[in-house]
Amino acid sequence: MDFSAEIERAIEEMERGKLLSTVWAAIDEILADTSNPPPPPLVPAELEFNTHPQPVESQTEGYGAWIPMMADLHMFEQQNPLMAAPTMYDGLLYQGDIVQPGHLSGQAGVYSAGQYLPYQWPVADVPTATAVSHPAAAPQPYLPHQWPVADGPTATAVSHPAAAPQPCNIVPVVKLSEGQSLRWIGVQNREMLYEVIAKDPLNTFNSRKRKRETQQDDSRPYVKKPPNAFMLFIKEQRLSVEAEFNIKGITSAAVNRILGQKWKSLTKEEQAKYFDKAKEEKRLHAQQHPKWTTRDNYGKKRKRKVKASAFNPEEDTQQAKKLCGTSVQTAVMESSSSLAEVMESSSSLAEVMESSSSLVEDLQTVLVPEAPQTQTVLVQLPHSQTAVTPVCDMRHLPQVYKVSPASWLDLPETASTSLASPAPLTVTQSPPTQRMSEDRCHPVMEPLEPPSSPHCTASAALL
DNA sequence: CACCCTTTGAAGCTC
DNA sequence: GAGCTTCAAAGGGTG
Repeated sequence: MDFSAEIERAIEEMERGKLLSTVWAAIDEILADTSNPPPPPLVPAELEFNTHPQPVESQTEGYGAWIPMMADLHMFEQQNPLMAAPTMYDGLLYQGDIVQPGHLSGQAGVYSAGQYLPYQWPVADVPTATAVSHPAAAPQPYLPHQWPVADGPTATAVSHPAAAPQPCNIVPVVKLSEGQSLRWIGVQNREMLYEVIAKDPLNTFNSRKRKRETQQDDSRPYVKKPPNAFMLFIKEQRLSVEAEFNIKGITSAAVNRILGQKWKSLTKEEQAKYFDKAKEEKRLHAQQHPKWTTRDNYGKKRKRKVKASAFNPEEDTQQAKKLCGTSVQTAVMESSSSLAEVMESSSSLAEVMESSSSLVEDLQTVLVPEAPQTQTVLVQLPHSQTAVTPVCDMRHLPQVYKVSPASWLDLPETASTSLASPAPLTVTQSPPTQRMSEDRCHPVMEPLEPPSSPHCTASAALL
Protein backbone atom coordinates (compact mmCIF):
# COMPACT_ATOMS: atom_id res chain seq x y z
CA MET A 1 0.00 0.00 0.00
CA ASP A 2 1.31 3.42 -0.87
CA PHE A 3 0.82 5.32 2.31
CA SER A 4 2.19 8.58 1.06
CA ALA A 5 -0.23 8.66 -1.81
CA GLU A 6 -3.00 7.69 0.49
CA ILE A 7 -2.17 10.43 2.89
CA GLU A 8 -1.81 13.02 0.16
CA ARG A 9 -5.13 12.04 -1.21
CA ALA A 10 -6.69 12.38 2.21
CA ILE A 11 -5.18 15.79 2.71
CA GLU A 12 -6.45 16.98 -0.61
CA GLU A 13 -9.91 16.14 0.48
CA MET A 14 -9.69 18.62 3.27
CA GLU A 15 -10.93 21.51 1.26
CA ARG A 16 -12.39 24.36 3.15
CA GLY A 17 -15.86 25.49 2.48
CA LYS A 18 -16.69 28.99 1.45
CA LEU A 19 -19.09 29.24 4.28
CA LEU A 20 -16.38 28.57 6.76
CA SER A 21 -14.17 31.24 5.28
CA THR A 22 -17.00 33.68 5.56
CA VAL A 23 -17.50 32.80 9.15
CA TRP A 24 -13.83 33.22 9.89
CA ALA A 25 -13.77 36.57 8.19
CA ALA A 26 -16.75 37.70 10.19
CA ILE A 27 -15.19 36.62 13.40
CA ASP A 28 -11.95 38.30 12.54
CA GLU A 29 -13.82 41.47 11.93
CA ILE A 30 -15.65 41.26 15.18
CA LEU A 31 -12.53 40.50 17.09
CA ALA A 32 -10.68 43.35 15.52
CA ASP A 33 -13.35 45.71 16.81
CA THR A 34 -13.18 44.79 20.42
CA SER A 35 -10.61 44.46 23.06
CA ASN A 36 -12.64 41.84 24.74
CA PRO A 37 -13.39 39.17 22.23
CA PRO A 38 -16.92 38.04 21.70
CA PRO A 39 -18.13 34.69 22.76
CA PRO A 40 -16.45 31.85 21.05
CA PRO A 41 -18.16 30.32 18.13
CA LEU A 42 -20.31 27.54 19.20
CA VAL A 43 -20.54 25.23 16.34
CA PRO A 44 -24.05 24.15 15.69
CA ALA A 45 -24.91 20.90 14.15
CA GLU A 46 -25.73 22.52 10.86
CA LEU A 47 -22.23 23.79 10.60
CA GLU A 48 -20.64 20.47 10.52
CA PHE A 49 -18.54 21.23 7.55
CA ASN A 50 -16.50 18.70 5.88
CA THR A 51 -16.72 15.86 6.01
CA HIS A 52 -15.07 13.62 3.64
CA PRO A 53 -15.21 10.41 5.44
CA GLN A 54 -11.89 8.79 5.62
CA PRO A 55 -11.81 5.28 4.35
CA VAL A 56 -11.33 3.73 7.66
CA GLU A 57 -12.70 0.37 7.00
CA SER A 58 -13.24 0.57 3.34
CA GLN A 59 -9.75 -0.36 2.39
CA THR A 60 -9.55 -3.53 4.19
CA GLU A 61 -12.72 -4.39 5.88
CA GLY A 62 -12.60 -5.09 9.52
CA TYR A 63 -9.52 -6.78 10.67
CA GLY A 64 -6.33 -5.19 9.64
CA ALA A 65 -7.87 -1.95 8.45
CA TRP A 66 -5.37 0.81 8.10
CA ILE A 67 -6.32 4.15 9.43
CA PRO A 68 -4.36 7.16 8.27
CA MET A 69 -4.41 8.98 11.52
CA MET A 70 -4.67 12.70 11.25
CA ALA A 71 -4.84 12.77 7.54
CA ASP A 72 -5.66 16.39 8.04
CA LEU A 73 -2.63 17.45 9.91
CA HIS A 74 -4.21 20.75 10.71
CA MET A 75 -6.03 19.01 13.41
CA PHE A 76 -2.95 18.86 15.49
CA GLU A 77 -2.84 22.54 15.55
CA GLN A 78 -6.47 22.91 16.30
CA GLN A 79 -6.38 20.84 19.39
CA ASN A 80 -4.45 23.23 21.53
CA PRO A 81 -5.50 23.26 25.11
CA LEU A 82 -6.37 26.87 25.25
CA MET A 83 -8.98 26.14 27.74
CA ALA A 84 -9.04 23.18 29.91
CA ALA A 85 -12.63 22.45 30.26
CA PRO A 86 -13.68 23.10 33.79
CA THR A 87 -14.29 19.58 34.68
CA MET A 88 -16.09 18.92 37.82
CA TYR A 89 -13.81 16.12 38.62
CA ASP A 90 -10.79 16.29 40.66
CA GLY A 91 -8.31 14.22 38.90
CA LEU A 92 -7.42 11.10 40.64
CA LEU A 93 -5.47 9.99 37.70
CA TYR A 94 -3.21 12.79 36.82
CA GLN A 95 -1.43 12.24 33.66
CA GLY A 96 2.07 13.27 34.33
CA ASP A 97 4.59 14.82 32.11
CA ILE A 98 2.22 16.27 29.62
CA VAL A 99 3.53 19.71 29.09
CA GLN A 100 4.13 22.15 26.37
CA PRO A 101 7.61 22.06 24.94
CA GLY A 102 9.54 25.03 26.12
CA HIS A 103 10.65 26.29 22.79
CA LEU A 104 7.25 27.65 22.01
CA SER A 105 7.09 29.94 24.95
CA GLY A 106 8.20 33.45 25.41
CA GLN A 107 6.24 35.51 22.98
CA ALA A 108 3.36 37.81 23.40
CA GLY A 109 -0.19 36.68 23.33
CA VAL A 110 -3.52 38.33 23.60
CA TYR A 111 -5.04 36.12 26.19
CA SER A 112 -4.68 37.25 29.66
CA ALA A 113 -5.75 36.32 33.08
CA GLY A 114 -9.36 35.53 33.32
CA GLN A 115 -10.02 36.60 29.84
CA TYR A 116 -12.43 34.95 27.62
CA LEU A 117 -11.36 31.50 26.76
CA PRO A 118 -12.40 30.22 23.43
CA TYR A 119 -14.54 27.29 23.42
CA GLN A 120 -15.84 25.07 20.81
CA TRP A 121 -18.91 23.07 20.91
CA PRO A 122 -17.71 19.58 21.44
CA VAL A 123 -18.58 17.43 18.56
CA ALA A 124 -17.59 14.32 20.25
CA ASP A 125 -17.45 10.83 19.04
CA VAL A 126 -19.66 11.50 16.12
CA PRO A 127 -18.29 9.51 13.30
CA THR A 128 -18.97 12.10 10.68
CA ALA A 129 -18.66 15.13 12.83
CA THR A 130 -16.18 17.83 12.22
CA ALA A 131 -14.15 19.63 14.75
CA VAL A 132 -14.30 23.18 13.56
CA SER A 133 -12.05 25.65 15.13
CA HIS A 134 -10.86 29.07 14.44
CA PRO A 135 -7.61 30.66 15.42
CA ALA A 136 -9.36 33.81 16.42
CA ALA A 137 -11.39 31.86 18.80
CA ALA A 138 -8.45 29.72 19.58
CA PRO A 139 -8.44 26.01 19.73
CA GLN A 140 -11.09 24.30 21.61
CA PRO A 141 -10.75 22.19 24.61
CA TYR A 142 -10.46 18.76 23.41
CA LEU A 143 -11.99 15.77 24.91
CA PRO A 144 -10.32 12.50 24.35
CA HIS A 145 -13.66 11.26 23.23
CA GLN A 146 -13.64 13.69 20.42
CA TRP A 147 -10.92 12.00 18.60
CA PRO A 148 -12.72 11.02 15.50
CA VAL A 149 -10.42 8.42 14.13
CA ALA A 150 -11.91 5.43 15.67
CA ASP A 151 -14.94 3.54 14.85
CA GLY A 152 -16.20 4.66 11.54
CA PRO A 153 -15.54 7.34 9.01
CA THR A 154 -13.10 9.77 10.40
CA ALA A 155 -13.88 13.38 10.88
CA THR A 156 -11.81 16.22 9.71
CA ALA A 157 -10.97 19.47 11.30
CA VAL A 158 -11.39 22.61 9.33
CA SER A 159 -8.73 25.11 10.01
CA HIS A 160 -8.38 28.74 9.36
CA PRO A 161 -6.27 29.62 6.35
CA ALA A 162 -4.45 32.25 8.32
CA ALA A 163 -3.15 29.65 10.63
CA ALA A 164 -1.85 27.29 8.09
CA PRO A 165 0.07 24.58 9.78
CA GLN A 166 3.69 24.07 9.41
CA PRO A 167 4.63 21.16 7.26
CA CYS A 168 4.61 17.90 8.93
CA ASN A 169 6.56 15.09 7.56
CA ILE A 170 5.41 12.47 9.94
CA VAL A 171 2.10 10.94 9.32
CA PRO A 172 1.37 8.17 11.67
CA VAL A 173 -0.43 5.14 10.51
CA VAL A 174 -1.61 2.64 12.97
CA LYS A 175 -2.84 -0.74 12.13
CA LEU A 176 -5.78 -1.86 14.12
CA SER A 177 -6.99 -5.27 14.76
CA GLU A 178 -10.58 -6.17 14.56
CA GLY A 179 -12.58 -4.80 17.40
CA GLN A 180 -10.06 -2.13 18.17
CA SER A 181 -10.30 1.58 17.87
CA LEU A 182 -8.17 4.52 18.76
CA ARG A 183 -8.56 7.16 21.34
CA TRP A 184 -6.35 10.15 21.62
CA ILE A 185 -5.13 10.72 25.12
CA GLY A 186 -2.65 13.53 24.94
CA VAL A 187 0.83 14.60 24.10
CA GLN A 188 3.99 13.67 25.77
CA ASN A 189 7.35 14.94 24.70
CA ARG A 190 5.97 16.08 21.38
CA GLU A 191 4.39 12.79 20.76
CA MET A 192 0.73 12.27 20.35
CA LEU A 193 -0.47 9.57 22.61
CA TYR A 194 -3.23 7.30 21.59
CA GLU A 195 -4.60 4.30 23.13
CA VAL A 196 -6.00 1.37 21.35
CA ILE A 197 -9.21 0.35 22.90
CA ALA A 198 -11.49 -2.53 22.41
CA LYS A 199 -14.88 -1.75 21.05
CA ASP A 200 -17.93 -2.49 23.02
CA PRO A 201 -18.15 -6.20 23.40
CA LEU A 202 -21.88 -6.58 23.31
CA ASN A 203 -25.18 -5.02 23.73
CA THR A 204 -26.68 -6.39 26.85
CA PHE A 205 -30.13 -5.04 26.46
CA ASN A 206 -31.82 -8.07 25.04
CA SER A 207 -30.26 -10.47 27.44
CA ARG A 208 -31.11 -8.23 30.31
CA LYS A 209 -34.65 -7.93 29.18
CA ARG A 210 -34.92 -11.65 28.72
CA LYS A 211 -33.62 -12.17 32.19
CA ARG A 212 -36.01 -9.75 33.68
CA GLU A 213 -38.89 -11.34 31.93
CA THR A 214 -37.93 -14.74 33.20
CA GLN A 215 -37.16 -13.45 36.64
CA GLN A 216 -40.34 -14.81 38.09
CA ASP A 217 -40.29 -16.63 41.34
CA ASP A 218 -43.82 -17.82 40.98
CA SER A 219 -45.94 -19.20 38.21
CA ARG A 220 -47.68 -15.95 37.46
CA PRO A 221 -46.41 -13.92 34.57
CA TYR A 222 -44.61 -10.74 35.42
CA VAL A 223 -46.85 -7.81 34.82
CA LYS A 224 -45.12 -4.53 34.54
CA LYS A 225 -46.30 -1.35 36.05
CA PRO A 226 -48.11 0.91 33.70
CA PRO A 227 -45.91 3.82 32.73
CA ASN A 228 -46.44 7.12 34.42
CA ALA A 229 -46.59 10.40 32.58
CA PHE A 230 -42.88 10.98 32.74
CA MET A 231 -42.13 7.50 31.49
CA LEU A 232 -44.38 8.10 28.53
CA PHE A 233 -42.65 11.38 27.93
CA ILE A 234 -39.15 9.96 27.88
CA LYS A 235 -40.24 7.08 25.74
CA GLU A 236 -41.52 9.51 23.21
CA GLN A 237 -38.67 11.99 23.43
CA ARG A 238 -35.68 9.74 23.83
CA LEU A 239 -34.94 9.29 20.20
CA SER A 240 -35.25 12.93 19.38
CA VAL A 241 -32.91 13.89 22.19
CA GLU A 242 -30.39 11.31 21.10
CA ALA A 243 -30.67 12.56 17.56
CA GLU A 244 -30.38 16.13 18.69
CA PHE A 245 -27.13 15.52 20.44
CA ASN A 246 -26.00 13.06 17.90
CA ILE A 247 -23.40 11.74 20.24
CA LYS A 248 -22.48 8.21 19.74
CA GLY A 249 -22.64 6.24 22.91
CA ILE A 250 -24.59 8.78 24.89
CA THR A 251 -25.86 6.96 27.89
CA SER A 252 -29.46 6.58 28.78
CA ALA A 253 -28.74 8.07 32.14
CA ALA A 254 -27.48 11.19 30.47
CA VAL A 255 -30.45 11.32 28.17
CA ASN A 256 -32.73 10.92 31.12
CA ARG A 257 -31.11 13.83 32.89
CA ILE A 258 -31.77 15.93 29.86
CA LEU A 259 -35.29 14.71 29.61
CA GLY A 260 -35.88 15.37 33.26
CA GLN A 261 -35.05 18.98 32.66
CA LYS A 262 -37.11 19.09 29.54
CA TRP A 263 -40.01 17.65 31.41
CA LYS A 264 -39.79 20.36 34.01
CA SER A 265 -39.63 22.98 31.36
CA LEU A 266 -42.92 21.85 29.91
CA THR A 267 -46.00 23.83 30.66
CA LYS A 268 -48.76 22.31 32.70
CA GLU A 269 -50.78 21.99 29.56
CA GLU A 270 -48.00 20.15 27.79
CA GLN A 271 -47.51 17.85 30.72
CA ALA A 272 -51.23 17.27 30.97
CA LYS A 273 -51.11 15.48 27.66
CA TYR A 274 -48.82 12.87 29.17
CA PHE A 275 -50.74 12.66 32.42
CA ASP A 276 -53.84 11.94 30.40
CA LYS A 277 -52.03 9.25 28.46
CA ALA A 278 -50.74 7.76 31.67
CA LYS A 279 -54.21 7.74 33.09
CA GLU A 280 -55.45 5.92 30.05
CA GLU A 281 -52.59 3.44 30.22
CA LYS A 282 -53.39 2.81 33.81
CA ARG A 283 -57.03 2.27 33.02
CA LEU A 284 -56.21 -0.23 30.27
CA HIS A 285 -53.72 -1.92 32.54
CA ALA A 286 -56.35 -2.30 35.22
CA GLN A 287 -58.70 -3.75 32.66
CA GLN A 288 -56.21 -6.30 31.50
CA HIS A 289 -54.91 -7.15 34.94
CA PRO A 290 -57.72 -6.43 37.36
CA LYS A 291 -56.08 -8.13 40.31
CA TRP A 292 -52.65 -6.71 39.76
CA THR A 293 -51.14 -4.13 42.05
CA THR A 294 -47.69 -2.64 42.15
CA ARG A 295 -47.21 -4.72 45.25
CA ASP A 296 -46.99 -7.75 43.00
CA ASN A 297 -43.76 -6.41 41.56
CA TYR A 298 -42.15 -5.46 44.81
CA GLY A 299 -38.92 -7.29 45.24
CA LYS A 300 -39.18 -8.86 41.84
CA LYS A 301 -36.45 -6.71 40.53
CA ARG A 302 -33.21 -5.55 42.00
CA LYS A 303 -32.88 -4.32 45.49
CA ARG A 304 -31.71 -0.82 45.05
CA LYS A 305 -28.80 0.04 47.20
CA VAL A 306 -29.24 3.00 49.43
CA LYS A 307 -26.41 5.34 48.74
CA ALA A 308 -24.41 5.65 51.90
CA SER A 309 -22.47 8.58 50.65
CA ALA A 310 -20.32 10.74 52.81
CA PHE A 311 -21.23 13.56 50.54
CA ASN A 312 -24.32 15.59 50.50
CA PRO A 313 -26.80 13.78 48.33
CA GLU A 314 -28.82 16.93 47.92
CA GLU A 315 -25.76 18.65 46.65
CA ASP A 316 -25.06 15.84 44.28
CA THR A 317 -28.57 16.04 43.00
CA GLN A 318 -28.33 19.75 42.61
CA GLN A 319 -25.06 19.37 40.84
CA ALA A 320 -26.57 16.93 38.45
CA LYS A 321 -29.53 19.16 37.98
CA LYS A 322 -27.32 22.11 37.35
CA LEU A 323 -25.40 20.17 34.82
CA CYS A 324 -28.30 19.18 32.79
CA GLY A 325 -30.37 22.17 33.64
CA THR A 326 -28.56 25.12 32.27
CA SER A 327 -25.96 23.45 30.26
CA VAL A 328 -27.93 20.88 28.49
CA GLN A 329 -30.87 23.03 27.81
CA THR A 330 -28.46 25.54 26.51
CA ALA A 331 -26.95 22.85 24.43
CA VAL A 332 -30.25 21.90 23.00
CA MET A 333 -31.03 25.40 22.05
CA GLU A 334 -27.69 26.52 20.87
CA SER A 335 -26.82 23.48 18.97
CA SER A 336 -29.66 24.20 16.67
CA SER A 337 -28.87 27.79 16.06
CA SER A 338 -26.43 29.31 13.71
CA LEU A 339 -23.12 30.73 14.66
CA ALA A 340 -24.37 34.22 14.02
CA GLU A 341 -27.41 33.64 16.14
CA VAL A 342 -25.33 32.31 18.94
CA MET A 343 -23.01 35.23 18.84
CA GLU A 344 -25.81 37.73 18.60
CA SER A 345 -27.94 36.19 21.23
CA SER A 346 -25.19 35.80 23.73
CA SER A 347 -26.06 38.49 26.15
CA SER A 348 -22.88 38.28 28.07
CA LEU A 349 -19.59 36.65 27.72
CA ALA A 350 -19.73 35.22 31.16
CA GLU A 351 -23.06 33.70 30.41
CA VAL A 352 -21.79 32.01 27.34
CA MET A 353 -18.69 30.83 29.05
CA GLU A 354 -20.67 29.42 31.86
CA SER A 355 -23.06 27.57 29.67
CA SER A 356 -20.34 26.44 27.37
CA SER A 357 -18.13 25.13 30.07
CA SER A 358 -21.06 23.51 31.71
CA LEU A 359 -21.78 21.79 28.51
CA VAL A 360 -18.30 20.43 28.39
CA GLU A 361 -18.76 19.16 31.87
CA ASP A 362 -21.99 17.61 31.01
CA LEU A 363 -20.67 16.02 27.94
CA GLN A 364 -17.90 14.63 29.97
CA THR A 365 -20.43 12.92 32.07
CA VAL A 366 -22.39 12.05 29.04
CA LEU A 367 -19.56 10.58 27.12
CA VAL A 368 -18.51 7.73 29.19
CA PRO A 369 -15.38 6.17 27.88
CA GLU A 370 -15.40 2.61 26.88
CA ALA A 371 -13.92 0.08 29.14
CA PRO A 372 -10.28 0.28 28.34
CA GLN A 373 -8.15 -2.47 27.11
CA THR A 374 -5.47 -0.10 26.21
CA GLN A 375 -2.22 0.20 24.52
CA THR A 376 -0.42 3.42 23.88
CA VAL A 377 0.49 4.60 20.45
CA LEU A 378 3.09 7.29 20.13
CA VAL A 379 3.00 9.75 17.30
CA GLN A 380 5.60 12.41 16.93
CA LEU A 381 4.51 15.99 16.57
CA PRO A 382 5.94 18.37 14.05
CA HIS A 383 7.57 21.47 15.43
CA SER A 384 4.72 23.77 14.68
CA GLN A 385 2.36 21.83 16.75
CA THR A 386 1.61 22.40 20.29
CA ALA A 387 0.89 20.23 23.18
CA VAL A 388 -2.60 19.27 23.89
CA THR A 389 -4.03 17.64 26.84
CA PRO A 390 -6.99 15.51 27.56
CA VAL A 391 -9.55 16.91 29.88
CA CYS A 392 -10.79 13.52 30.76
CA ASP A 393 -9.04 10.45 31.81
CA MET A 394 -10.00 7.10 30.59
CA ARG A 395 -12.03 6.05 33.52
CA HIS A 396 -14.63 8.70 34.15
CA LEU A 397 -12.30 11.02 35.93
CA PRO A 398 -11.19 13.78 33.70
CA GLN A 399 -7.82 15.06 34.57
CA VAL A 400 -7.56 18.53 35.84
CA TYR A 401 -5.06 20.87 34.36
CA LYS A 402 -4.28 24.45 34.54
CA VAL A 403 -3.87 25.91 31.16
CA SER A 404 -1.57 28.78 30.58
CA PRO A 405 -0.89 30.65 27.42
CA ALA A 406 2.78 30.59 26.77
CA SER A 407 3.65 31.91 23.42
CA TRP A 408 2.73 32.57 19.91
CA LEU A 409 3.16 30.24 17.11
CA ASP A 410 6.04 31.05 14.90
CA LEU A 411 3.71 32.14 12.23
CA PRO A 412 4.03 35.23 10.14
CA GLU A 413 1.80 37.80 11.68
CA THR A 414 -0.94 39.03 9.47
CA ALA A 415 -3.71 41.49 9.93
CA SER A 416 -6.04 38.74 10.83
CA THR A 417 -3.69 36.72 12.93
CA SER A 418 -2.17 39.54 14.88
CA LEU A 419 -5.15 39.66 17.09
CA ALA A 420 -6.93 36.57 16.23
CA SER A 421 -4.36 33.89 16.36
CA PRO A 422 -4.24 32.19 19.65
CA ALA A 423 -1.22 31.74 21.69
CA PRO A 424 -0.29 28.20 22.16
CA LEU A 425 -0.69 27.27 25.70
CA THR A 426 1.33 25.38 28.08
CA VAL A 427 -0.40 22.74 29.97
CA THR A 428 0.60 22.20 33.47
CA GLN A 429 -0.95 19.99 36.00
CA SER A 430 -2.83 21.37 38.85
CA PRO A 431 -1.70 19.91 42.08
CA PRO A 432 -3.94 17.23 43.39
CA THR A 433 -6.80 18.77 45.19
CA GLN A 434 -9.18 17.54 47.75
CA ARG A 435 -11.62 15.02 46.59
CA MET A 436 -14.95 16.70 46.29
CA SER A 437 -17.28 13.84 45.93
CA GLU A 438 -17.55 10.35 44.76
CA ASP A 439 -16.65 11.31 41.27
CA ARG A 440 -17.29 14.96 40.88
CA CYS A 441 -16.11 18.25 42.04
CA HIS A 442 -17.48 21.63 41.37
CA PRO A 443 -16.19 23.66 38.53
CA VAL A 444 -15.18 27.18 39.20
CA MET A 445 -14.84 29.68 36.48
CA GLU A 446 -12.72 32.59 37.41
CA PRO A 447 -14.30 35.95 36.78
CA LEU A 448 -13.46 37.70 33.62
CA GLU A 449 -10.89 40.36 33.88
CA PRO A 450 -9.67 42.96 31.48
CA PRO A 451 -6.70 42.01 29.38
CA SER A 452 -3.46 42.34 31.19
CA SER A 453 -0.19 40.60 30.86
CA PRO A 454 -0.14 38.32 27.90
CA HIS A 455 1.62 35.72 29.90
CA CYS A 456 -0.84 35.48 32.65
CA THR A 457 -2.43 32.20 33.35
CA ALA A 458 -5.62 31.66 31.49
CA SER A 459 -8.78 31.28 33.40
CA ALA A 460 -9.14 27.61 33.52
CA ALA A 461 -8.39 27.14 37.11
CA LEU A 462 -10.26 24.30 38.54
CA LEU A 463 -10.96 22.89 41.84
C1' DC B 1 -25.16 -11.83 33.33
C1' DA B 2 -27.55 -8.97 36.72
C1' DC B 3 -27.46 -4.75 38.29
C1' DC B 4 -26.14 0.35 38.06
C1' DC B 5 -26.99 4.82 36.40
C1' DT B 6 -30.42 8.65 35.80
C1' DT B 7 -34.88 10.97 35.56
C1' DT B 8 -40.21 11.77 37.51
C1' DG B 9 -44.36 9.95 39.17
C1' DA B 10 -47.20 6.48 41.33
C1' DA B 11 -47.87 3.29 44.66
C1' DG B 12 -46.52 0.46 48.52
C1' DC B 13 -44.35 0.15 52.92
C1' DT B 14 -42.91 1.65 57.62
C1' DC B 15 -43.34 4.37 61.50
C1' DG C 1 -49.60 11.57 57.00
C1' DA C 2 -44.66 11.86 56.37
C1' DG C 3 -40.85 9.82 54.60
C1' DC C 4 -38.71 6.22 52.35
C1' DT C 5 -38.52 2.49 48.78
C1' DT C 6 -39.56 0.28 44.52
C1' DC C 7 -40.50 0.23 39.76
C1' DA C 8 -41.85 1.79 35.39
C1' DA C 9 -38.00 3.00 30.19
C1' DA C 10 -33.51 2.96 28.06
C1' DG C 11 -29.03 1.10 26.91
C1' DG C 12 -24.10 1.55 27.84
C1' DG C 13 -21.14 0.70 31.88
C1' DT C 14 -19.57 -2.30 35.63
C1' DG C 15 -18.06 -6.16 38.41
